[in-house]
Amino acid sequence: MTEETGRPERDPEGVSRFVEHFAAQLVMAGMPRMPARVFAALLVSDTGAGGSAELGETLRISPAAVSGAVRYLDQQHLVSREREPGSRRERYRVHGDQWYEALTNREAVIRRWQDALREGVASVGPDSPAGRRLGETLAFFEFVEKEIETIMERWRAHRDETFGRG
Amino acid sequence: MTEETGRPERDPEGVSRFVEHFAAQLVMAGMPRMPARVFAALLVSDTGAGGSAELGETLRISPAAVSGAVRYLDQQHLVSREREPGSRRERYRVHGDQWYEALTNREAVIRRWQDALREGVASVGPDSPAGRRLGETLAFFEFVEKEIETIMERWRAHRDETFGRG
DNA sequence: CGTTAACTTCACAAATTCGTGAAACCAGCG
DNA sequence: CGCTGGTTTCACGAATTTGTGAAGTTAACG
Repeated sequence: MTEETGRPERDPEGVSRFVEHFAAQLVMAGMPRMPARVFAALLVSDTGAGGSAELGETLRISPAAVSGAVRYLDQQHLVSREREPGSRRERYRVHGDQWYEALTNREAVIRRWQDALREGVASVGPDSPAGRRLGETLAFFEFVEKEIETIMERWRAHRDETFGRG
Repeated sequence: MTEETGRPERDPEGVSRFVEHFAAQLVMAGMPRMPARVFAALLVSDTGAGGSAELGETLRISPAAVSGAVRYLDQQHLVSREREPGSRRERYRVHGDQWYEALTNREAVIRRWQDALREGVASVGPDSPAGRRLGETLAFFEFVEKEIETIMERWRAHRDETFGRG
């Protein structure tokens, strides 16, 4: 029997399975493979952060792959880079409990959908059948944009209640 | 000057621009190129439907490409196929004003995220820092899953008010 | 029952994407 | 001021994806 620590131990095999399964979800959501795996690996790390070497080893990928993945994640605002002063090691950190907010906060993305739809309405005419269909879709996006803000506020309240002073 | 019809005319060039721009958004959201273009083309058509030949011509793609695209869209429940009795022409139709509901109603998808996260919590232990982070993320997805239902109800009410008896 | 029109399937060629190894780069440290 | 460990950039080879042409399938018509 393994040593009892008073706290359940990490199950390396299970962790690895999680990384791959969670990464698969991210890939299905449109994220490239390597960034997805790196992000998942950071998520399960106790510190929520890790260096290039560490990530490369656990995922069995080259430093170059880690570098590329981190660049992507950085651009998506899903991780931040930290320079530990005194060491040339760099640390990549998941944005704590806010990364999923970033996922939903795709304000610029929604804006582009709306722009495209407005363009469509203009080019078919707002009173044509197609124009009405596009107009309604546009209204949907505008509605959702507002509602998402509301949801996030409600979530923060719910989170504070559940975790903040749990 | 072109003939006045009493209703603004379709601007073919503008329509084409819309198709490409809207398709680009879909591609960024993870949809393959051809399905995205076919879907956009159906969206701007006045009837909301079209045959393989018609789509192939306006998009300048082969019948095979249309076929593949439609198969994809059908699997995603974004279009339905209709057999016009009496003609061997098949019609593909966008699910009217409900396609974007399908986009957000990814119940099965959310479920898979949750499953992956539960697996992660189990393998690192719920009381570890990583376990707490994953647990909170899981709570977020559970929260969102419920909220989405609420949003869609509110949307339908809002839509009926705005369009239903506008 | 053969012909024909529309759609689908299949195999291949083209184009992208992906990850690696190797070289370049950068910042501490001696 | 040169060394050293760590990260990034670059170019290439591999693997996956994508769209096409051509053959195959199905169903309406004469």
